[in-house]
This record gives sequence, C-alpha cells and structure tokens, in this order.
Amino acid sequence: MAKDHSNFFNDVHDVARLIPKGKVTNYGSIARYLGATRSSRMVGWAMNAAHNIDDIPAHRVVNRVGVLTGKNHFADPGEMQALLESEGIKVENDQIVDFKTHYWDPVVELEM
DNA sequence: TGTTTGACTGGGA
DNA sequence: CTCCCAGCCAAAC
Repeated sequence: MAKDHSNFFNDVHDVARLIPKGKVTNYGSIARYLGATRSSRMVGWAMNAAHNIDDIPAHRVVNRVGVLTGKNHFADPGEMQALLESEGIKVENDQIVDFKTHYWDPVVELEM
C-alpha cells in the first residue's frame, strides 16, 4: 500500500477501493488506517470527492453503527441500499443488518 | 487570510 | 434507552 500522504483523498479512495464485495466498513476505521483517527469526518469528505470516480464503492462505507448516512449524497438515495443488497448485505431502515458480520476493518484485514 | 462546513465519533445528560 | 453537545481536521467559500 503506497501511502501517498500528498493527497488525503487519494488515501481514502485507495482504501475504499480495497473493500471486498459484500463487505462494509466505517469512516473511523479508514481514518484510523490512514493514521488520522480523529479525521473520520475528512474520510466522508474525501468520499464526497470520490463521486467523480466510479471505481470507488462508496456504498460500502457507512458510519460506525452501520447507517447509510451518505445515501443522500448518491445520485439516487436508494442506490446505496440497492448496491449493498445486491452484494448480499441486508439493509433495513437505512441501516445495515448484522453490520458487525459484514464489517471489514482495513486496520485488521490489511494489517497496516 | 479567516470562517464555515461536514458521508464522524465518543462521551455526557 | 435516546438525545444533545463538543472535539477534530482538511477542503471549500
């Protein structure tokens, strides 16, 4: 993993791309993986910039409790849930069911 | 150059 | 248990 700190966005985009299909993670974990634990908000911000990039599965990134907080930022609010469900992830009331089961922590999986 | 914002988080009431 | 508040940090205005 080439940690390109020149661009915070780049880092976030890079990690987001590594999220396996059918798995989800939260902003805090990504931030932690990048060494910016307290910059969880920036992760979301970076994802906002990722809108131009279709390689970034932003739908696999949710907040810590598994709520699709960013669904509103998608082209279609229902797109996020649809994508998740298409990957085998159940979503109910804008919240991921068994979030812990589908949880994918870059810090653990990528081990740095 | 200074202020506001935000796809968050954690802790307290 | 749910609701509210303060902290955090980089980009946008």
